[in-house]
Amino acid sequence: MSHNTIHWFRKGLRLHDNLALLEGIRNSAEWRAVFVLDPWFVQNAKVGPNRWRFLMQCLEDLNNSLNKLGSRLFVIRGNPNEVFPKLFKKWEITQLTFEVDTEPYAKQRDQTITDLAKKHQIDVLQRVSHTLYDTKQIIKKNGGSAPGTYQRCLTVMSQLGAPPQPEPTLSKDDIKGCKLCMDACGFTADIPTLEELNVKENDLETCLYVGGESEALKRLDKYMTRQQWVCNFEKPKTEPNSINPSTTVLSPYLKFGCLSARTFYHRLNEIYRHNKKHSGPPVSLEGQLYWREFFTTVGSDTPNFDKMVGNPICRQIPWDDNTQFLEAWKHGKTGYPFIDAIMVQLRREGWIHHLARHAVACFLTRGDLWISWEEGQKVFEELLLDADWSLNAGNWMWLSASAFFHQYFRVYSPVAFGKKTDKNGDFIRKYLPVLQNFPAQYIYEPWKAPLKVQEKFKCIIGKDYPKPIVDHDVVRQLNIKKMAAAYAKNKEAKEESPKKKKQKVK
DNA sequence: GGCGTAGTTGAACTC
DNA sequence: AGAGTTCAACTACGC
Repeated sequence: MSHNTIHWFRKGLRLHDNLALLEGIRNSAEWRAVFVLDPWFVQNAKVGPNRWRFLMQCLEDLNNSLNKLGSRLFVIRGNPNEVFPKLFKKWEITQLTFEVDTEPYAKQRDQTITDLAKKHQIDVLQRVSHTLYDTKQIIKKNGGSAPGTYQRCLTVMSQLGAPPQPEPTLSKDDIKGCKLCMDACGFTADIPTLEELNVKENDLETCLYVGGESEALKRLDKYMTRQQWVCNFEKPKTEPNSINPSTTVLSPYLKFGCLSARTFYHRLNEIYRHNKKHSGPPVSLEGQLYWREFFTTVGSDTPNFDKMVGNPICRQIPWDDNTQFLEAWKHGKTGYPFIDAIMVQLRREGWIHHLARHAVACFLTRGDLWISWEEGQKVFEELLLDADWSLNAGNWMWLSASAFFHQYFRVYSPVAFGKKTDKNGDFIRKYLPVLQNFPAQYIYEPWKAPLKVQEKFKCIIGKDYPKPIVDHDVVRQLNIKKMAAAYAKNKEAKEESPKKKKQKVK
């Protein structure tokens, strides 16, 4: 078989552990790598400037790596449905390869393109490499539906054995005898500038996390050399508000597939093998990869997974519409410095710690503002470098006690939670400079500072920094009661519907 | 991977 | 030496 092949990059922006890429190139006479940039997305998708920059860095790095092998990346502008027929024709394509994507939007897109390819008598080769397992296998092993809990998912995965070993990185040997085409044949195919993506220099802060496979592997190496740290890692014990991240920040690289989850998994297990004592799921680093697997699997199998209505696993809760509260939360103006500092970090840097996500998510939903988790999901979707459709929806449902997690009376305190790991409030001082000189005594609740203190440190509450938009101690109690009522109502509804079914059967 | 309160335990410290 | 004090660290409970 000697194909003229396009490998279509979407996620999986890497040359290591990329089976579809490898298999495709091995049976090809001519080979090209393509990333399709849909202008519709540039105009309409909620992608913040930080993530556009991260993505472009990923593409640049990929192009550089391909250059070293004598190849290149073609970034083609247009809707895939319109672009591919042109590319198929112009380049006389006979094979299209890409990585399996389980998100509903992607599944539909890929089905359309697969049908299109078949019309052109083009072979389509898809391989699983974004996840540890083929999520379809997990569902099959679980009896045809996705595991409902993390524990259940662990059991099913253990029955499937260890995830496959990573595939070797694409090398010069793999492409020997294969013609690597460099000519774009009239298509615009270079890496877009930020300008083309409507990203203004002014919208960008200093880049803390550079996108791309090279950076991903460097970062992985850096953390994997700290063997004791890896073995002792327990996620809940890491700090949400340390000035330097207390976790690996590999999530953006996993999201785009700059780093293979399987590569990460097997590196971890090498370390675990050499160290008898090590932490385990759900709190270990390996456990974090399993969380990703769990949410991806449930997300692939649940209708309307990113919505409340029509989502069979999501509790129906009568959230409020409150534009004013939502805007305050989005822009770090709730009057609770711990919450606001996290939201500023999110917007500025594109990454916040897992427990910081807990704190602000609880605050927006069941804890304080009583606003739907879907609104929070949209904000995270825009601002997080690691925004992942399944993990984002799954974790928002978790935190709002809409699914997976049900202990709605466990409410994070926007005052007490941060104090445990940052008594002096250094994190707050960094992201809310207006409070920089406030005494530690008042830094988490500045409205309690006497006016003289506010004047002395040049921050009048209500003028230079907002008064708290809600009284946490009051709304917490009200919201717990509302949750109790919603739970009771959902229970009723659930008892109603199966009965009806039974009656019908009888 | 909640928090505030209340109660217990035991080590370290004081005089 | 030994009784009294302090305090971190723990459990238990309700929301």
